[in-house]
Amino acid sequence: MSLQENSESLTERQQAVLDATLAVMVEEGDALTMASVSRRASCSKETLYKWFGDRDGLLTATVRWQASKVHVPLIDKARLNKAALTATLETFARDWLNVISSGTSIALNRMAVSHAASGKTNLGSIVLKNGRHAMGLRLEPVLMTARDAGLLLFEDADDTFRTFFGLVLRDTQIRLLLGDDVKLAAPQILADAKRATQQFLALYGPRHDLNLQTPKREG
Amino acid sequence: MSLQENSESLTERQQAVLDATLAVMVEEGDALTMASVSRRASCSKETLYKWFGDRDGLLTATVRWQASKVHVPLIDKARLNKAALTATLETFARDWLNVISSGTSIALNRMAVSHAASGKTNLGSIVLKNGRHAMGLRLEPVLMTARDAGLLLFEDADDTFRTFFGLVLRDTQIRLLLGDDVKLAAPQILADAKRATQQFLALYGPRHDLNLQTPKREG
DNA sequence: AGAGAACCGTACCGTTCGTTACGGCTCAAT
DNA sequence: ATTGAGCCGTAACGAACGGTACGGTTCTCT
Repeated sequence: MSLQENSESLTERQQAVLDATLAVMVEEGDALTMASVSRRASCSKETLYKWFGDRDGLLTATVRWQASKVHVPLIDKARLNKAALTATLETFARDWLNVISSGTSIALNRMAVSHAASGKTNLGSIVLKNGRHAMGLRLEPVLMTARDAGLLLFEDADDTFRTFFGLVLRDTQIRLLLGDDVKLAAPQILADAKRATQQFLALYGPRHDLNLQTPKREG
Repeated sequence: MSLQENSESLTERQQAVLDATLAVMVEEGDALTMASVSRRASCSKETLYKWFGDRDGLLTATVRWQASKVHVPLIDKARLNKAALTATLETFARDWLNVISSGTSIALNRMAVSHAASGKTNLGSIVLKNGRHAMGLRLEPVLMTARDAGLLLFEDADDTFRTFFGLVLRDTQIRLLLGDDVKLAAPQILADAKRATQQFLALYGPRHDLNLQTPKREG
């Protein structure tokens, strides 16, 4: 649909229009109309259609645009001792909680969930790719390095990451998406990040007596 | 809006209409129209409006109706030893995974998330109340009893439940809502339930050396 | 049987919104 | 200066859909 497949070919003006779209999306959610976007962006509807094809194209381009803005800094894996691993996990968890509690993230995820129902667009896969999967790709090398250094014990890195996911986010994301006003001030986020990290290390650290492993699949 | 505040005052026919609505919801998501419901339910639109007021009333009644169908059996808290606690947690986790991976649950949660964006209805709070919160109310007495029996160590039951939530669901629910086809066959669900239970017991069981507790909030 | 209530099926109305069309403005190139 | 491309603002069209009206049918009660 959309002519814009990669974010690089966007002009300044087009980026500004997508930012305006993003703002409308945060405010109005799926009730976003082409008219409201053109009003907010101070552009004509004709331009929107010329640039992005149709409404779905605009939404897709907006989601892609937001995704391209979130550049995940690679984590330094050199000299990874226990303290560094702990700090890395805590920072990772804190950043993540900050992201998913932001209005932009909530709006994007809600939009993607809505569209996943009708299945006419693949916003869900885009959000998933730049959210959950990007986080996995970012953290798993750290986990592998930590395992090599004897700091962690696990078999499947992806499965281990999923547990970290659960310990960090717990019911926070779904409650946010469902409109529950979860109190997420900075101190609370920091405390949650520390707790999740400690629990994760307790489960996968080598000092754990039970040497807990993921039970092998049956069947 | 709706005249039906409690599920008890629903006639057989009305329940059948709501079941039809549910089916349409699973198939078409938020693209559900009054016409499609009346077609599926073999009733007139006039009846829909007479019974449920408007579209939001129909959706709300449907969500309530589905919620009323999920009756949570209370858990026997008597004689709760370690084996019984483990079995209870595993069963709880397994049932829960089965519920959230069902088409009905996915459709309902998607609908509620969509409406939470516009904020015109409170489907989100209804789903939350009968999903996340119902689970908490169901499990927390077990946790308290287990703590009294010396089987668990924790301070805040709600916080502890949230960790169990995270260990069981991890990224499964959000991936399902976003349209990712997670493979969730019965054996996999059982394995996940066992893993989550073992991890939970490792974190909160009294045999844990580190005596891990939720870090107290700072600030 | 007859009356009346409830309901089905369909047609209809008004609004919203995606999409298109068009006149006028800006600005760069010739 | 002229021209033409690109874009803004607005108007207009058509489809979809929420909501309403109404004739015809079935069922219940008497």
